[in-house]
Amino acid sequence: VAQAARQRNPRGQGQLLRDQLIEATAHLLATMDRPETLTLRQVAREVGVAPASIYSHFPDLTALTAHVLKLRYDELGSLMNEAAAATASPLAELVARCTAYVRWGVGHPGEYRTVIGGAMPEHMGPLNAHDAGEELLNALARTLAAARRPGGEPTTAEEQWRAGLILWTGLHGLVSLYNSHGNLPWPALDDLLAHLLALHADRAVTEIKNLMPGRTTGKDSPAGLPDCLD
Amino acid sequence: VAQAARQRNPRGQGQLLRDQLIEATAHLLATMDRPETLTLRQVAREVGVAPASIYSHFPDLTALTAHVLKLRYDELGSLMNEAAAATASPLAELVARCTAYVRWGVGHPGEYRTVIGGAMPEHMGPLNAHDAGEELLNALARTLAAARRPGGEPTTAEEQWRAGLILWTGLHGLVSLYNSHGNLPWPALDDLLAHLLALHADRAVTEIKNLMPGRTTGKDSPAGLPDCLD
DNA sequence: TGTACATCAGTGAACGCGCGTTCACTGATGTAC
DNA sequence: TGTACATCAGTGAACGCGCGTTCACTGATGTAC
Repeated sequence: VAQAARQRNPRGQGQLLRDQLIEATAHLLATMDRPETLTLRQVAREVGVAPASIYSHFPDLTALTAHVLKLRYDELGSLMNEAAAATASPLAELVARCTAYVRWGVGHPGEYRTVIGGAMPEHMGPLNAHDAGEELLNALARTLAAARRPGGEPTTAEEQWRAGLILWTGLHGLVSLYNSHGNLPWPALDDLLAHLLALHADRAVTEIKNLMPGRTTGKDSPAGLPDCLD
Repeated sequence: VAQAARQRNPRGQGQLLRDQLIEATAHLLATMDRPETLTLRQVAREVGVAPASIYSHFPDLTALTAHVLKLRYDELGSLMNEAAAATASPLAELVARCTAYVRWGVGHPGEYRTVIGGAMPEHMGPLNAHDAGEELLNALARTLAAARRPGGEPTTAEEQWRAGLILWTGLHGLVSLYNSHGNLPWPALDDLLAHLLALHADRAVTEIKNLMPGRTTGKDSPAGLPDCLD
């Protein structure tokens, strides 16, 4: 893991190191077995810089990590919104959103644990602070309410919120158990998800499966950040 | 946290320290904000003993922690079985099992994270090793299959396993999100659980709620271990 | 065109800390003769 | 009844490690005059 000798950025380009720090932190969080044990010196080593150099750009490791986790959280939200935008019915939107969520979660286990799974100490995660995942959850609850089999009595805002929460617990439980208990005899993930959605949306499993997108083969990281799990 | 001067156990009673180590580890895992950061020296301090003394009884901290986590996992299983034994119908048994699971999980957040939540590194948890929670999960799947509204076509073993897994993801997601995202506007936990079970068992919410036991006020720790959350 | 100075992008050594682990030891208590 | 010895239940000091953070510094590059 010895780095090639890094040369100092030209005058006026101190920002470049900041970007490298962010990229290195993202890479380490994505690939470490236990991302919550990341240290400041590890980041410095990864970039090939003295530990003290980090303080010019971030007050401490917590700030740097929080920045990266916010990026990942926004990335997940964007993925779900993009998946939703390409659909033609409320049920298809629900399936698209949830599929995007679960696939991102199992495709990025390290990030998932740190961003959603509460692995980070208190304030470090984007969710334990101001937002708490409400944005993501609100979109989910709205979509679920629209996708439910029509014909029943109308639901209150409170009921929609509760149903969204319960759906989220299912999605989160699926991702987090799948990632942490790999030695269980798991059926295909898409199959589990389809049954889960069938339950929550009160639809037939086959109807859900027909709406599930194939696995995308393209990159799912924003430009400028490496696709660490390839 | 300074301990009173501990006096050496009498000859032949070296086992006593072993029990104290287990008790102290259990206490720390239960009360620490981040139980996964427990150290050997913390355990030694808690007992009031030199760090080196631990090696007479356990090869290292991993072995000690694994022992305690196994106790907690067995405790959870016993609680669920006891709750199930006191019921009069399959649906009541399902409700009893799941209620016991969720209440234990939110009542013992530290232990839950370490035992079920995958917070411990690899091999340390009782679930990541041989068992993987299959025992608990099998009982759940069986109970769910028996409790489902009768009249549908009979289900295969594979379907029962899948339905049990999906139920477990809901229970686990509920406990783990509830514990780690306390700043969300959560409805009453029992209410969420009732709706969750209504979905999975295909029953009316009120039917579930009528079967839910009241919160027990007695101790739920085995004799000899302190009830740490009182 | 030259030169003094300011700024920038970091460096390198040091600090004190808590950690896991080792090793020779200590002092009380039992047992053999 | 006395005494040498073995065992037991730990102790205490030391080790090397990686950590976060500090502080004075360095050397290249720009700018003012």
